Amino acid sequence: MSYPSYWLMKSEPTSFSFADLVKAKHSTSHWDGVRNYQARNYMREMRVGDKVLFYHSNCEQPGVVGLAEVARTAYPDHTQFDPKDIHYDPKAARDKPIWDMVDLRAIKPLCNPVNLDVLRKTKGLEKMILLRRGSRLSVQPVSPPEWEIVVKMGA
DNA sequence: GCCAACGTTGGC
DNA sequence: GCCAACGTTGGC
Repeated sequence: MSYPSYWLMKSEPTSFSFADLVKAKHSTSHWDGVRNYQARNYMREMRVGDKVLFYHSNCEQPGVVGLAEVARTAYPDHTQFDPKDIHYDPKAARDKPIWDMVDLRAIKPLCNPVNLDVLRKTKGLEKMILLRRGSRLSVQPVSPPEWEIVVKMGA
């Protein structure tokens, strides 16, 4: 696979926003809570330095709001072991983790966040997984041209 | 292995 | 808050 790879990751800003990532120590945080196998498998493909479009979902202005990069490759998501955590998974065990997470580091916020309605209207982005009807995948690959287009529009 | 029921996502 | 679309669960 080519290097670096490009990805898009969704987060609800009320639970974890791009600003939260920027504010974190070293602007770096772990990406816990993914409980979908396809999304997990994509995270397992990530390498340090891979670029990420940070997407705000389920909010007033859904769209890509910032750029980030992978700071640590996949490792077990600790929240799966915690019965008090909302993402607890009783099927997981310490010696048999099911869910992984990666660490992300904020690169910079987009000067002009690229909202969903704009993404839909932009030539060259027709194939984006995000824009597929009914697509709910929270971690998804982005092609290099798609990355270029979105970053340019956000600059 | 089928599939109905249920829970979740996420735009609107 | 609504609801379409999708993923998961569990009975059979």
